[in-house]
Amino acid sequence: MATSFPDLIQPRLEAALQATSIGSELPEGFSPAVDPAQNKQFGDYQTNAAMVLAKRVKKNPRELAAEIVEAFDGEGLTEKPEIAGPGFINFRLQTDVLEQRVSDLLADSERHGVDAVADPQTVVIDFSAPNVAKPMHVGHIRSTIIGDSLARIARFMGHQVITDNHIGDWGTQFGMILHGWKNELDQAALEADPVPELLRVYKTVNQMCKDDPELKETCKAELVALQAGDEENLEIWKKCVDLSKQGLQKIYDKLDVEFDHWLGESYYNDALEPLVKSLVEKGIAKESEGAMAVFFPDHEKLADQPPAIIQKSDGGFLYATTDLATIDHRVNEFGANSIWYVVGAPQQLHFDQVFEAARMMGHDAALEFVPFGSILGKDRKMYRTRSGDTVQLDDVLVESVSRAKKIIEEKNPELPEEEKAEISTAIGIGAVKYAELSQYRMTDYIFDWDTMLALKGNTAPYLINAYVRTRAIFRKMGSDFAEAEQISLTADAEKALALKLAQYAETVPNILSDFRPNTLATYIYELATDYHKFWEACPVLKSEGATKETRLALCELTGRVLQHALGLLGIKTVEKM
RNA sequence: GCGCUCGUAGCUCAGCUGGAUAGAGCAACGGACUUCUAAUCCGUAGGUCCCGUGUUCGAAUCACGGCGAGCGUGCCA
Repeated sequence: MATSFPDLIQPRLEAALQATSIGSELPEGFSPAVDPAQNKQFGDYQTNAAMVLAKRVKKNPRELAAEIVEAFDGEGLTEKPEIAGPGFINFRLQTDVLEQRVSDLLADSERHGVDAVADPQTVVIDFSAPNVAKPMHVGHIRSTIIGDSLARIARFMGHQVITDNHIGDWGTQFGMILHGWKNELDQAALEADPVPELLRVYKTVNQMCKDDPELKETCKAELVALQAGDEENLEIWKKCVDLSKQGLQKIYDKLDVEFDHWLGESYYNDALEPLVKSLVEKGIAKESEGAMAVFFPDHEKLADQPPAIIQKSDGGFLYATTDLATIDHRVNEFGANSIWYVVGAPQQLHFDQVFEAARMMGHDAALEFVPFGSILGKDRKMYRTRSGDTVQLDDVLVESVSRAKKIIEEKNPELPEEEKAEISTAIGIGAVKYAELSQYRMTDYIFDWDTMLALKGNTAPYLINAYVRTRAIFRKMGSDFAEAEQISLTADAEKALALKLAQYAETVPNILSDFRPNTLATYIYELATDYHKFWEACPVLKSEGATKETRLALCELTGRVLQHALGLLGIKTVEKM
């Protein structure tokens, strides 16, 4: 397994540091950072170690850099390093090292140079989590797509990943749904397409409740009956949940998203009362204004915030209670070392409180809140339809695929219908996902069809097109890539592409450090760009000998990495477009 | 009031642990197709990184204080 270039340079740099005049006074545990050069003119990699150290030992950074360069052994790895600017040390890889790396990558069609983590964790990822009896709207896009991508990446990195769809299948909305089911339901519509009918019923009752306080009480009574175990209501509830799950599954199928578990809120019903009891016994929770609450007097931030309420004065439980019971289950039954919550940023306080309460209960699993910003319309307000409704996720997907189809009809009308359908699905769904994942998750996202489905720039169609072009070469050639006996990098575009391919190994392991799939998106875009440049500058099939073998190898590797990296984002590639 | 997040080109956004002249795309303008898919590439233009102070050899990045926007703030999730 090949090691990334920074990991190869770093130990040699450390050895060089030891050999300098300050070798004996290096700070404990100091490890010099080796980063890709920002600008090609500076070489391939750089370190600022001389400047960092010069500060601590009060030496001139450039003089120290000179010592380091003198002591640095680049044998079989880099050219002699150069000093630049205030004391940067720039490294340039030897061409034959890069050539060897291309060969190594050709042999590594599973991992593409990326090492798995040394300490695999059992990670539960909590994402999507829609409410039952309400279709998913655009607000669920981010959680679903980001969560799925993180799951794919974590699995590839060697973690034991468990995905859990914590659906909202138990809550106050069921009061209205029960009443609606009994009084407003259109049986024929339900049989034809259950989910929209459930939504219609819910909306109708919700609207009626707004100006009818009496009805509101009726609904509440239905809810209480349900919670008390009323048989009729339980049966209706169960039916609603089943129908909704079927509807949700259709969307997940379109998105190619899978869950290992669907443990919704109702799954934890029986655990809530004992949990509260135990928290009270341990002195973690106490009675306050008629409710049971957890206070955080010793916590710097939470001390000034309201407490977390885990049982209402009427005896009912809240989502903080359920979330704590869920942590118990995930730790005790799934053996989770780590739980990631991909949930909107407004819930920051809630998770701060739940995590702190879990810590007080004795849990030491790493609990990570992975927040994201809102989806806005062009007017910078919550994205809604013209009539003011929330936009349904399925409508977005349908629209995106149909727009992609239209473009294919224009560009490539001679393709068979079946292929057109497959391509427009891949591009349409891919465009929605990529628009989401290419942006830093905390940035409020402005939903715009034209940006999302644009053919140029940092978009899914551009990236998929780069992949298609790698395949076009082999299709034209009439056979798949066989093997390359001799790799010989000469053109600048070849070297730049080879280096970028090698840097996949540096990019992927970093994504999870701050849960930023967008750093992978940036990499894919740069790779596609480097490939397109190579494509313009370096004819493949017309070249000969080692040059042809090398270029075919670069096409093959680019295709593999593009496909794999897009796969980590949950985006499919196609062979033609 | 308190807390969280954000503020970078006309527009949409990158820029993670401080590093060299702040980068892309879109839109604008100018070029390149008897060619392996032009769904591409090359070039031009575009900036008080919200403001101020501080730490540092070095700040879009860190600290503090402002300004502006969004969200959350005891019994919805």
